[in-house]
Amino acid sequence: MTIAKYPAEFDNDTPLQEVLTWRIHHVHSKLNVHAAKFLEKVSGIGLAQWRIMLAIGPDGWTTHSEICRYTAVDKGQLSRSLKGMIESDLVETKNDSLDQRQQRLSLTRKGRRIFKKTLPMMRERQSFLVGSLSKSERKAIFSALDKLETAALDHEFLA
Amino acid sequence: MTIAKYPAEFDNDTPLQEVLTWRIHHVHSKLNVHAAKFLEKVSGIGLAQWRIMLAIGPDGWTTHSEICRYTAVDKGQLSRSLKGMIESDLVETKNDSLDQRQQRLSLTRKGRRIFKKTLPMMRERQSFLVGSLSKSERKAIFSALDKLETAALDHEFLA
DNA sequence: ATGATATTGTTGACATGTCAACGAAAAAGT
DNA sequence: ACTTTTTCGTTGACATGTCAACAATATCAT
Repeated sequence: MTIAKYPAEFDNDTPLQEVLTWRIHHVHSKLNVHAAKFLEKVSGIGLAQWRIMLAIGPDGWTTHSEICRYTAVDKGQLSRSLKGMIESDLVETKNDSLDQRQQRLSLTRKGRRIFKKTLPMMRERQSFLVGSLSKSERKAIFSALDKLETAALDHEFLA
Repeated sequence: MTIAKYPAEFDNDTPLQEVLTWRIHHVHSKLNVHAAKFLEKVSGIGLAQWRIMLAIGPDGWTTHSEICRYTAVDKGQLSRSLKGMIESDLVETKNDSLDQRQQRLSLTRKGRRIFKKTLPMMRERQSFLVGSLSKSERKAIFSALDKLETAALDHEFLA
C-alpha cells in the first residue's frame, strides 16, 4: 500500500541522484492538486484562472501576450481560459486603439473582489509550505531549480 | 521577450518564498518536455511508456495495481497506456491463475531490447542534470521536496 | 454458506498541457 | 509604395492528468 519513492533500477550505481526528475514530478502533482482544492474552497476558481488573475493584477490593462510572457502559459491555452473567465464575468476586454490586433484585459469588479479575497489566502498557503523548509533548504531549492532548468536547456544541444 | 520569474504581487512581503510552487511548475514542465524529446530521439517511445517500462522491469511479471503503487500513475491512465504498448508489441500479458481479476504483465523481447537500450541513456541524462548541482544542493532539494510533499498533505486538514 | 465490503482493471467525462496552422494586422526591408 | 517578415490572438488536434462510475472477482464477517 505504500508508494515506492525510487525506481529500483535507478538505484544501482547512483542511489539518490537518479530519481530527481521523478520526485519533482510527484511533488509537483501533489502541490497542484492541493492548490486546486484550496482555491476551489476559498473562491471557487481554478488554478489556471488564478494564475491569469495574478498576471493581470487588480488594476490596469494587459494584453494576451504580456500574460503569456509573464506566466509562460501557452497562448492557446490562455485564449481558451480567458474565454471562460469573460463568460463568468471575471475579466473584461477593450480594444487597443493603437494596435488592432491586441485586446486590453482587466479584472471586472467581481474579478477584483475575488482577487483581493484570494491573494492573502494564497500567500498564507505559500508561507505554510515554504515554512516547512529550513533557511538553507529554501535557498538551495531555488538555485537547484534554476540550475536544473538551464541544464535541461543545455542538454538539448548535446543529445 | 524575457520571462518574468516571479509574480510581482507575491514580492511585497516575502520576496523569494512565495513563488516556489510557481518555480516548481515551470521547471517540471521543462524537464518533462526535455525528457520526452530525449526519449523520442533515443528510442521513439513516450515518457508515460518509459515510466511503465521502468516499473515493469526487464524481467518478471507484474500487475496493473503494482505498477500503480510503484509509479503513482492513475490506474485509468495506466490501463490506456498499456493498451497502446500491447498493440505496439512492447508488453505482453498472461492471466493470473490465482486471481481472475488481474493480469500479469511483462516486456516482450522487443520491449526488453528497447528497455536495455534506453536505460543507460536515461541514466546518463539524469547524471547530467543532477551533475549541475552542488553536493549540498543535491541533498537539500531532496529533503525540501519531501517536506513540501508532506506539508501539502498536512495543510489539507487545516484549510 | 452467504451477504456485505474491498480490490482489480476498464471506461467515460472533463480539465489541462503541447504543438502547429491560420487570418488579421503591424513592422521591417527594399 | 509594396513585398516580406513578424506579431497577435484563435482554433484544431492530440497527449496527459484527474476523478468517478462500473462489472467482475475476491475477501471478510458473521
